[in-house]
Amino acid sequence: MTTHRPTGRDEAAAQRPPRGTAFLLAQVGAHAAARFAERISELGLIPAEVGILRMIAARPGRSQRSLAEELGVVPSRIVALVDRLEGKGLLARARNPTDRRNHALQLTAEGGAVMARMRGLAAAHEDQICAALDDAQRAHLSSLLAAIAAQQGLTPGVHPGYQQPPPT
Amino acid sequence: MTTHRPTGRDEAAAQRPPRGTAFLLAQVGAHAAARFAERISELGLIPAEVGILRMIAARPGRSQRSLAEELGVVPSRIVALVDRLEGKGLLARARNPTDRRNHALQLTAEGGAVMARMRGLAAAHEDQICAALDDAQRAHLSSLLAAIAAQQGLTPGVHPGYQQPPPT
DNA sequence: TATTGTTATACTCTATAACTATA
DNA sequence: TATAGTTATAGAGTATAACAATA
Repeated sequence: MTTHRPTGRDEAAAQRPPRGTAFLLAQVGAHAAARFAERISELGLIPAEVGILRMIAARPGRSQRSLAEELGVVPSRIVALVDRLEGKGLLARARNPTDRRNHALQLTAEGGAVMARMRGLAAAHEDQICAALDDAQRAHLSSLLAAIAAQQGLTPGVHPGYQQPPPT
Repeated sequence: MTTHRPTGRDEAAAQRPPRGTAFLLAQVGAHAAARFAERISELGLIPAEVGILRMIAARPGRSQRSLAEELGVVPSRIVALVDRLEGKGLLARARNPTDRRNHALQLTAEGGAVMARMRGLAAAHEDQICAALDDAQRAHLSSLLAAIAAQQGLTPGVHPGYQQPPPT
């Protein structure tokens, strides 16, 4: 615990954390993202690729356009990511017989295997990042973060890479 | 709160948050960073520039090399950032009389004024990001994050942009 | 020789916009 | 005419490495 501090006169100032909570969030979040990127590099993947694979695993057969919309990015960006993943043999663009304009994206067997390995890495990552906290603290942290995420309108499971800021 | 959920038989599975804590950290952290970037764009600044200005304000006269080391980036990257800030009139490269190889970086008056405005924006940002939490919850979140940051060896006040991962 | 800063260069990521094919 | 996907292109950001000035 780091909450006990001398509660003297300058209490208001002492209570104020040296850097704001929002800064800490950004700092620790970026660190977590960087460590995760490091871990999955052993699979030859970058975080965006893992995100795509995860979304397809969750809903097989979805189109590239639907990925672009959910991620809030432009369709041409999906093309590059899907190209690479297809090149690695992790997913396949299947033709949709009823509407041949779009691609029904599917994980290959190898893609499924990679996802299984990825889940192991993610669990280890979680443990490494939260090493300072016991189980109750982790649960508490999760609920606080979930409350912020919900209030801020974040889509569960979607990392806001550095999306285009809404035009001013 | 989002912690109450049907506690039935698959309890172990149900207790496990839908996405891990580390993912939530990265997600909320990236969101906070993006909202901050949006806010300071009204000052014509990007987050990296604010970071440089803040470090110089905290210790005037420091060299570009010391910034590069503390941030964990390559010196040539500092050149570009300092170039832009100097071009905007927010900081000055003063010659160090005792060792003319390095620059003693100083904020200009205008740079100081911009930093004052920035602090106002940061406070508003903090409030907006933490809107879902009351004061006690914010303090608790801060202490949990600070514990993680300390255990992970993060330098206080230094955002790990996306630094070069340590060579494997 | 070592150090500080700079420049030149190449590479990656990403958005924009024009294009193809289907509907 | 509208939609899914693709390609071509350009811009920003960043690391590498060679270089100049100073110690």
